[in-house]
Amino acid sequence: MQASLHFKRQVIIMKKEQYTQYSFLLDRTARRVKQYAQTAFSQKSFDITIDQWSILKALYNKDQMTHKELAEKTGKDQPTLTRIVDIIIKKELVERVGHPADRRCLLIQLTTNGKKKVKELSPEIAQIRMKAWENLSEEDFKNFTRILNTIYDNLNIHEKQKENYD
Amino acid sequence: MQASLHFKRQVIIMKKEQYTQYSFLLDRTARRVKQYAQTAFSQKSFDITIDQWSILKALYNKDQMTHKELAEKTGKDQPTLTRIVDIIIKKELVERVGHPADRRCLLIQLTTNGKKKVKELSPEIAQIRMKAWENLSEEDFKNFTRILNTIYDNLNIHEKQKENYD
DNA sequence: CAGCAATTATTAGTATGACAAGTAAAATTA
DNA sequence: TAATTTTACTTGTCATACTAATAATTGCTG
Repeated sequence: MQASLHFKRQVIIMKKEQYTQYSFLLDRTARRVKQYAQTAFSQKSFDITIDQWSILKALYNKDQMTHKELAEKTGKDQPTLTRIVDIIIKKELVERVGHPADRRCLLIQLTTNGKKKVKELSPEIAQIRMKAWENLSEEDFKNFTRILNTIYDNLNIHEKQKENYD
Repeated sequence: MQASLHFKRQVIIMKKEQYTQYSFLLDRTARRVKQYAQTAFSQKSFDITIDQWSILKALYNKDQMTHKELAEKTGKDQPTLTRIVDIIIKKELVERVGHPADRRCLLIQLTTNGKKKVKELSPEIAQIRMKAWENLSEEDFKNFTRILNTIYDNLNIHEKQKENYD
């Protein structure tokens, strides 16, 4: 009986340690995916980073967005977004425009140059991104998406907002 | 026939775009997991970051490791590791010792203080880490691990080394 | 409408991540 | 054994992530 309890506790501890392993795996894989794409970007002299690209791409489907909208869309926080936008403004790919109704807001939009870049690079980048997902089935993608979303929701900082919905 | 081909191409394009979505989800989730733990660390005044913790934890199971070993174990590159070690040395949690046989190497080991910290925080941190993995089944963990490893291997930069094994 | 609270964006500070270049020591080889 | 290559670590630079603090503006409320 004692031994059995002891064993059970051991299993629980091992289980807990395993969760740390999952976090490690997740982090490692995300970094590798990013790094792989970034290396390809550099080799092909796209002169742009993954994160800068995600901003351009988001703008391409929407014409104009405020910092806040862009941050939400691309999953970045506002300070990070401000800096990335600064960089791609220097590269003359986007421009800031005042918001007509709210002087606090700034609208970001692609320049002609920026639009051209998105159009040109889109297919190549889609190709690069695909590499990560070889040897996986439709079923895998479904599960993967569900699991990632579950994790995300488990840690949802704004959960209380959800509760207000009902 | 034309229409069918057109439709097929559309599907392929949508498929490619979806891969970018997976990358986004992966990145976003990994950041959230890290951020959640970091916030908990701060609230509990652990006075340490996730990445610093992973170094301490690795050392706890091994007594001494060189920078190189530590970097591999924790999945960090050497410059990053050097900097993290610098920080936790300042915090007096680890110390650098010369390698007896190879003067290029430096061995890192926990101080008494560091060992105490690991022992004290381990259970609390395991608890924090668990939160992310709620609402998931054993089957999910198995799939998740397999999928992450598949992705990692798909992008393995050192693949050629594998080929040398046979 | 005056004062206060909330919102939007920026700036500053710290930490991590990736890559390139540099230094010192060991291992290899001619 | 001298010269070359490899290995281990460090430093520098740029980009991103997150927090906190600040400035400007808007919206709300008494």
